[in-house]
Amino acid sequence: MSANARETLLAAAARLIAREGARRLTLDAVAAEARLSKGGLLYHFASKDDLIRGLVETLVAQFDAEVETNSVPGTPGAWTRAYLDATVKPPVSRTDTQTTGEASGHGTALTSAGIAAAVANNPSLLEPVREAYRRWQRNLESDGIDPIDATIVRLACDGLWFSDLIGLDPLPEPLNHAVVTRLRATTTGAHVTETVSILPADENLPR
Amino acid sequence: MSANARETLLAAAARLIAREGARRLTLDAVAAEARLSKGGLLYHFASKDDLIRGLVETLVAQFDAEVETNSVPGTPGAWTRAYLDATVKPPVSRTDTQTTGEASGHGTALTSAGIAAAVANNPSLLEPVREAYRRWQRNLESDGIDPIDATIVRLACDGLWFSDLIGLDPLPEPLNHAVVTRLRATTTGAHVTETVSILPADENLPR
DNA sequence: GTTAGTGTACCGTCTGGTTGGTACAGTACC
DNA sequence: GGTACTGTACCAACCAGACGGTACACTAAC
Repeated sequence: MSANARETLLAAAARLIAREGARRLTLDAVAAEARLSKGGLLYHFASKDDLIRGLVETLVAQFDAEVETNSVPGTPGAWTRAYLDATVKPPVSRTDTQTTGEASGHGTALTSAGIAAAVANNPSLLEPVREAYRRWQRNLESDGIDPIDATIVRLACDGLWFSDLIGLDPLPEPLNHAVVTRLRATTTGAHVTETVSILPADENLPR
Repeated sequence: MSANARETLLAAAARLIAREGARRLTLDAVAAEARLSKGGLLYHFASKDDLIRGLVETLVAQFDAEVETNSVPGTPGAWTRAYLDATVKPPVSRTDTQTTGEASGHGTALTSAGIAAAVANNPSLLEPVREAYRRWQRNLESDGIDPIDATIVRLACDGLWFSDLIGLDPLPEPLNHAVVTRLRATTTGAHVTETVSILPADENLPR
C-alpha cells in the first residue's frame, strides 16, 4: 500500500469532506479514514495545506485528463464539447474501497472536495485552479467557434459544478438532459431553435 | 449603534471573509473588526453558526430584493432577466463605514462571503440557499420563455458567481460584456446570431 | 545496518463558548 | 420624585477541547 498511500489518503480526505463537510477535515480524521496513523499521514503530506494542495492538484489533473480523453480535435468546438462532457459525465468515484455508505445527506461531492477544503482553509491554495481556468478559457476562446458561445457553455458548466459544490437539488431530469443537449448543440454552431416546450417527454435522445 | 449592531457585525464578518478568507472567521476577529467585544458579539448572535446563518440569510434576502427591484413583470423572460441583472450588477457594498482598504488581494467578494463561511464551517447552514434555489428555479421555469434557455441563463449566472467565489480572473472585458448581452438576448426569445468575432471592438453597445 | 514507512505520545496554540459581572435606560409603585 | 426592579447591551477573563504539528521509537525489507 506504500506506493499508492498518497492516493489512498487523498481519497480518504475527499470522502471525508463529502460526508462531513470541510470543517471536519482534520489530520486525525483523515488518518483514521485511511486507516493510518497521523504520523503516517504526515510522512506523505508534510502539512495540512500540503494535503489540500494534493487534493486540488489531483482534481485539476483529473479534469484535464477527462477533457483530453473526450476531446476529438479537428472539428470546431471540440474542446468546448469535451469540457461540457467532462463536467456532466458522472464522476467515476475513486472510492472503490470502503463502501460504508453512511451518507449523511449533503451535497459536496468528491469532485468538489478539493475546492471546498481550499476555500475553507486557505484560499491561496486555489491558485492551481485559477491557473487551470486561465488555460481553459484560452482553449475555449480559440476553439473554432464563437467565443461567446464557448464562454457561455463554460459558465453553465461552472454553474453545474457550483450547484454540486453547495449541494443544490439537481435539475429535474427531462430539463437537465435538454439543457445539456442544448449546450452541446451550441458548440457545433448549430443554432437549434426547436423550442422544447415545458417538460418534453423525449428522454431518449441519442447520447 | 445598538439597533443596527447586528448589521454592523454581519458587515464586519463579510468584510473579514472577503479580506482574509473563511478560515479567519473567528469570533474574536469578527468582534475586533466590528469594534466590539466577543461577549457583545455573542449577545447578538448566540453562536458562530448563528452568525453564519445571519450571513447566509442576508445574502439570500438581498439577492431576492435585487431581483424584485429589477423585475418588470408582464413581459416574458422578465424574471430571468432580473436574475441576470442581479447577478451581474456590481454589488453595492454595504460597507460604507470603515473604508480601511487593506485588500490583501483574493477573490471572495462580499456577496460570496456567506456561502464561503457556510461551506467552510457547516454545510447544513446552506439550507436557506438550497430552498431559495428551489424557488428561483420554479420562477425561471414559468417565466414565459423556453425553460431550457432560462435555465442556461441561470447556470451561467451561477458560473459567474462561482468564479467570484473562488477568485478566478474575471472574463476579459469585451468578452464579458458580450456574454452578458447574449444572455440577456436569450431571455427575450430573440435568437441573435450576430456572431461577435474574436475580440470585438464595439464596447459601447446600448446598455 | 540503513532506509522507508508507520505508530505513539505529547505539546502549544487557537478558538468556541461560558461565566459573572457593569452600565444604564426604562418603568411601575408608593 | 425616589426606590426597587427589569431588560438591554456590552465587556473581561477564563476554560476545555480540538487541532496542527513535533519527537522519537519501532519494524520490516533489502
